[in-house]
Amino acid sequence: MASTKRTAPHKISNPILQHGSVTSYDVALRAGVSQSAVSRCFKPGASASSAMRARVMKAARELDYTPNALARSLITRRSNLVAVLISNLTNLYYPEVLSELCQRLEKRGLRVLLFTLPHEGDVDKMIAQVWEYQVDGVISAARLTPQQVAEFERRRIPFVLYNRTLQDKAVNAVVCDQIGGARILVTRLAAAGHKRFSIISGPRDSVVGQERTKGASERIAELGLRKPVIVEGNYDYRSGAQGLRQIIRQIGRAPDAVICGNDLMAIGCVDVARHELGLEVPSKLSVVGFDGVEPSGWLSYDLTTLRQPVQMMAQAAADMLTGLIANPDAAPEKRVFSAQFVEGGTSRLGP
Amino acid sequence: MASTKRTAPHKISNPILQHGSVTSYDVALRAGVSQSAVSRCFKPGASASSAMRARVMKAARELDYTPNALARSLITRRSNLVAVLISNLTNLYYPEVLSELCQRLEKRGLRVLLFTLPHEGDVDKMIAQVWEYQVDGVISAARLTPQQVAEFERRRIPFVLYNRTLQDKAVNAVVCDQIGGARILVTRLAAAGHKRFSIISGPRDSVVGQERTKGASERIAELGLRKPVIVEGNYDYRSGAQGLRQIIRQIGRAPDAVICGNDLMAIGCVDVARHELGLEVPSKLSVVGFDGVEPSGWLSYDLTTLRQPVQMMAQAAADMLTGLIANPDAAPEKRVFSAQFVEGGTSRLGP
DNA sequence: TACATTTATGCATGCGCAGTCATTTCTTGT
DNA sequence: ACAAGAAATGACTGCGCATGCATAAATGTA
Repeated sequence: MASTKRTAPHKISNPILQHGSVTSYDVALRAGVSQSAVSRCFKPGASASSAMRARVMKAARELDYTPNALARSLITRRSNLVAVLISNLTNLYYPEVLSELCQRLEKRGLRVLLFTLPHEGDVDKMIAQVWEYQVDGVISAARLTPQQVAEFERRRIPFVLYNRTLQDKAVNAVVCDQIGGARILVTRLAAAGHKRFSIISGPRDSVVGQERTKGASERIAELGLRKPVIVEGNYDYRSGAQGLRQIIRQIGRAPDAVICGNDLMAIGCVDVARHELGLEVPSKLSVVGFDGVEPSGWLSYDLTTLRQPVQMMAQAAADMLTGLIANPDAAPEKRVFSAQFVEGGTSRLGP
Repeated sequence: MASTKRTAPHKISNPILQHGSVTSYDVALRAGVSQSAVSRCFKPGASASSAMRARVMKAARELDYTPNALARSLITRRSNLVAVLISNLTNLYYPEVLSELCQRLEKRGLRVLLFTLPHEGDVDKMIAQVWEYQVDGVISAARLTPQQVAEFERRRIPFVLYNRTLQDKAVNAVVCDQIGGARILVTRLAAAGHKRFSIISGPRDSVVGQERTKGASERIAELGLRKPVIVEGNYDYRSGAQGLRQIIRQIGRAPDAVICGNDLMAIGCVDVARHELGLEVPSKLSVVGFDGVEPSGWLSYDLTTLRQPVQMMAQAAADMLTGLIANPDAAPEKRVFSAQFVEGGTSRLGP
C-alpha cells in the first residue's frame, strides 16, 4: 500500500483532520518525497530544489499540514516560548507593558506564555511550570524573591527583570530611574513653594515603591524641609483615597503636596480630596504620581506625573532577552531609562 | 560505565545543569530504577510502591529534574496549552478579562499562550501559530472573521468565543446580553424624562457594539422618541470625546442623553462635556456607558453603566473550554449573562 | 570527455517521555 | 503452606520532527 518502506508503520492519513494529526510523513507521502525533504522545505535557507519545494508546499496545503512546534522544539532545544511573569494585571500599568512586550516578542518569532502570579498562593509551584515548558527565556515584571531569581540563574535560563533589580547581584534588567524621578518631582514642587510634603508609598515589598519614597524623602531632607508623613498604600485607587484620609487624620490638616507611589493612588487621592474632603486640587493641595498611565491624562485629572517610557522599555527588554538567548554568557546588563516629567494640572508648579 | 543497557547511549548526566537537560533517564539511573518507573512516579494515580516513589523523588530533587512538558505533550497529545486571543490590551476592559481567564485556566492546569492581535498586520499568520503549538483549546476575545472561526472547527480544536457570536453558525460562546442591557438603559433614561438621545457607537466591525447600538435604537423607536444621532467611535477615550463634539456640531445643541458604546468613550464624553464644553453632567447632559470597568467607579465619574459580570463570564468560558476539551463532540452552547445596571451619577434617573 | 565540486535528496537516528505488554514481586485466602 | 490474584516494575516502542551522513544528481572546470 504505502510505497516507501518506513520504519514506523504510519497510518494512512485521512484528509479529514482528526486531532490535527497531519504529519510531515503524510505530506512526504503525498508529494512523493522523503520526510526529511518536507522538513527542509519548511526550514528557510535549507537546501532544496524549487521544484521539490513547490510539490511539497502543494501537498502541505492540500493536507492542511501544520508543523508541530512541540516536536520541533524537542529536537532543536528551542521552544520559541518566553514566559512573562506579571503580578496583577489589574494594576493598569501592567497591561500596557504586557501588550508592548507581546508585540515586540512576536516580531522576533517568540510566543508569550503568560504567568499571572497570585498574591497569595504558591508562586514556586507556578514557576516550576515555567521550567516544564522549556521556555527560551523569562521576562519578569513580578515581585520575586532572590531565591526565585537565583533559580533562573542556576537553570541557566536567560531572564530579564522589568522594573526590578537585585541589590546584591548583577542581573539583566530594564528599569526606570525612580530615585532621580522622585527627586525631580520634589525639586519642582519645592521650587513652586511647597513646604509640607506627605507620601503615599507603594507596598513595603515593592522595590520600585521604596526607591520612589527614598528619592523623594532624600530630596526633601536635602532641601531642609520638614520630614514627610508617609503612609503605606498598595498601588490601587482605594489605597490612594484611604491614604489621603489617613494623612489628614494624622497631621490634622492637609499637607502642601502629596507624592503618591503611582498614578492610580494619585487618582484616588485627587478624587477623595475634591469630592469627599472638598479640598481643591491643585490650589489647596498638589498631588503627583508615577507611571503616566492612560487615565492620568484624562481631562478630569491631568495628573502631574513621571511617565515611564513603556514602549522603549519593553523594546529594550525584548531586545535584551533575544540577545541573551543568542548569547547566554553575555555579562549582565542593566538599562536605566529616565522618566519624563509631565506637568499636569494637579500641582502648582512654577513658571 | 552505565550499568543498565539502554538503546540510547545517553550521556552520563552532570549535576551542574546545562540546557536544563536532566532527563528521566538520569533520574532513573540515579535512583536505580527504570525510566518508566520515573515517569510513573510523576503521574499521580499510577501504580508505584511508596518505597520506589520516595527513592525516585529523592533522586529527582538531587538532580533538579523537571519533566519536559513538550515531550510529554508529544505522547499524550495534550499540551495543556490554551491560546487566548485578544485584540488590544489597551482597551482597559480586556486586561480584566485576561487576568480572570488566566487565573481560572491555571486552576485547571492549563497554561495561557497569549496572542495579541494587531489591528493591522496578518492575523492569519498569527493564528497559524496557534495550530503549531498544538493548543488544547482557544478562547477568543478578538474580532475574527467567520473564515477564521471556521478554521477552528475544521481543525476540531475546542474554542470558546468571549463576547462574540456568529450570526449564521452555532458556536460555543460566553456573551453578555447587550441588547437587553441597552434597552434597560434607554428605558430608565426615558422614564426620567430624557427625550433626545444620541449614541456614540463602537466601531462598525464590533458585533457587541452593533448590538448595543441596535438595542438602544430599537427601544428609542418603541418609545416613540426621535431617532438618535449616531456617531461612530472606536472604543477609546479620545473617540468618546470627539464623539460628543461631533454630535453637538451636528445637531447644534446638546442632546438629553448620550449612550456610549463603552465606558472609556463615556468617560471621554463626560470629560469633554465638563471640562471643554462647560456642559454640566448630569444636570444638562446624561452620559451612560457599558462594561463597568474600574475607572467607571472612580469618584470623578461615578458612571451610570451596565456592568458585565466579568468574573462569572471568565469562569464560564474556562468551564466551557475544559468541558469541550474533555468532550469535544458536545453540542455548541451559548451562555448569556445579563449586565448589571449601575446607577451612577452621570445621569438623571427617576426615583 | 573525464574529473572535481557543488547541490539535492534519502536514510537512519534520537530528542524526552508515556504507555503497552510481559515479567516479576508482593498480597491474600484457604 | 501453596495457588490464584493483585500490584509493581522494566523492556520497548513511537509521538513528529530535524539533522548528520551517505549517496545521487547537477554543475563547473580542465
